[in-house]
Amino acid sequence: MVRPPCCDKLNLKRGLWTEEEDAKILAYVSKHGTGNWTAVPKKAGLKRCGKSCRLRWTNYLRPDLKHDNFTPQEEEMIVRLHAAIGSRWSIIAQQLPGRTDNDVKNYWNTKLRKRLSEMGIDPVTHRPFSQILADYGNIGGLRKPGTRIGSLNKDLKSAVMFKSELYPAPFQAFQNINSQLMPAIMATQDTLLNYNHTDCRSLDLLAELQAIKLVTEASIWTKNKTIPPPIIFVEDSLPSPSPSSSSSSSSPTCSTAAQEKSPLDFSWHDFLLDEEFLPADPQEEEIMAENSSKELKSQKQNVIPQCETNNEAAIQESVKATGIERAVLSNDCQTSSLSGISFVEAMLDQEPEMFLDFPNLLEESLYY
DNA sequence: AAATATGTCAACCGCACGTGT
DNA sequence: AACACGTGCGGTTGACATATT
Repeated sequence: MVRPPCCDKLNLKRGLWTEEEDAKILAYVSKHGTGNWTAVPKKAGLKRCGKSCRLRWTNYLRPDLKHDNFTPQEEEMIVRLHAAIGSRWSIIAQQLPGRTDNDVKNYWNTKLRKRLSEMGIDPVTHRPFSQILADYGNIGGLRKPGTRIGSLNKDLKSAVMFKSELYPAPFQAFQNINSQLMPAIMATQDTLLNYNHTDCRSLDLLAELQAIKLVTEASIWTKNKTIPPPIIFVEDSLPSPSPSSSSSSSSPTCSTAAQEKSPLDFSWHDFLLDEEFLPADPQEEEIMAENSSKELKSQKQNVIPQCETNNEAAIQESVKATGIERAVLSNDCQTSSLSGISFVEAMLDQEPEMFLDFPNLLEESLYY
């Protein structure tokens, strides 16, 4: 059943709101409160649809909204949560008092996304472009056109054009996504396996919860300068690489391989795979993927089995119950900066070398 | 100064979901 | 069970502002 756009009915007004219209909404809400928005236009004397009225109120007129710029703390929160749960703007906005999902979404799309790209971090996966390219290269073209690697190319171009020294002080907020936090985020993404934020929305909210927890813990490790425990998730189910192999792959072991070195002394070559790391054939790769999925599934069941019936509600409850919400919001999470050069900076330094060696990585046509 | 490109953000669209009948 | 309705969400659009050529 396809409903026509509500504003098409009765020639209702669309577009920008006037002060007069705003005043009518405000007067109505102050008198009757919110709710039953379909009745609001009639009662408030507006030629708008109820949906439009609700949107205007929630995104602009609500008295508790902030209209000033996002703070570095808010920026960091958005980036961290996006890394953990993707574009779940309403959930992210709930962690930022006075901000709407529309605010957060717009800010991400216009500012944060671009900044991450320029830092050499893929804003979708929150992993360094270099590593994604390394993974892609080793997969050997198994991915279909139109997958992430396609849009990644555009982000890559902006990243290559970027010069880190041009960045002013406000950018320092992102330094907090440093060489300790980054591996946790990477591992989180690996754990989620083939999770796709846009077309697998219903999949695996529990994994997201796990991801939030992981990101939170990562920042605490950073603050306390303690060594994070080994990341267990999926890697146990994967075939072990040969002992002689010290390089990385698309598995979580790949993510941790580079961490074992200081951010100062790794090479982007570390993010390319040895051939011996690859599955012998596509069949083997399928088996690996299947095993990984099973492992992840069983882990999810161990975490909160009762959540299968209502994942969305369950994740909200679990977040509250486990105190993750508080942990993410706490100041503890805002002190994750490390002294010295970050992983990302080090990666950026080596980016030109990578593209000199592989100029074809910049060719759009390669992926389409 | 004019034309064009780019950035920003309010608003819209379509879909999914919950609830009541 | 089927349907209508209200609401929430995320993606996208388009008007406007600003920067660049």
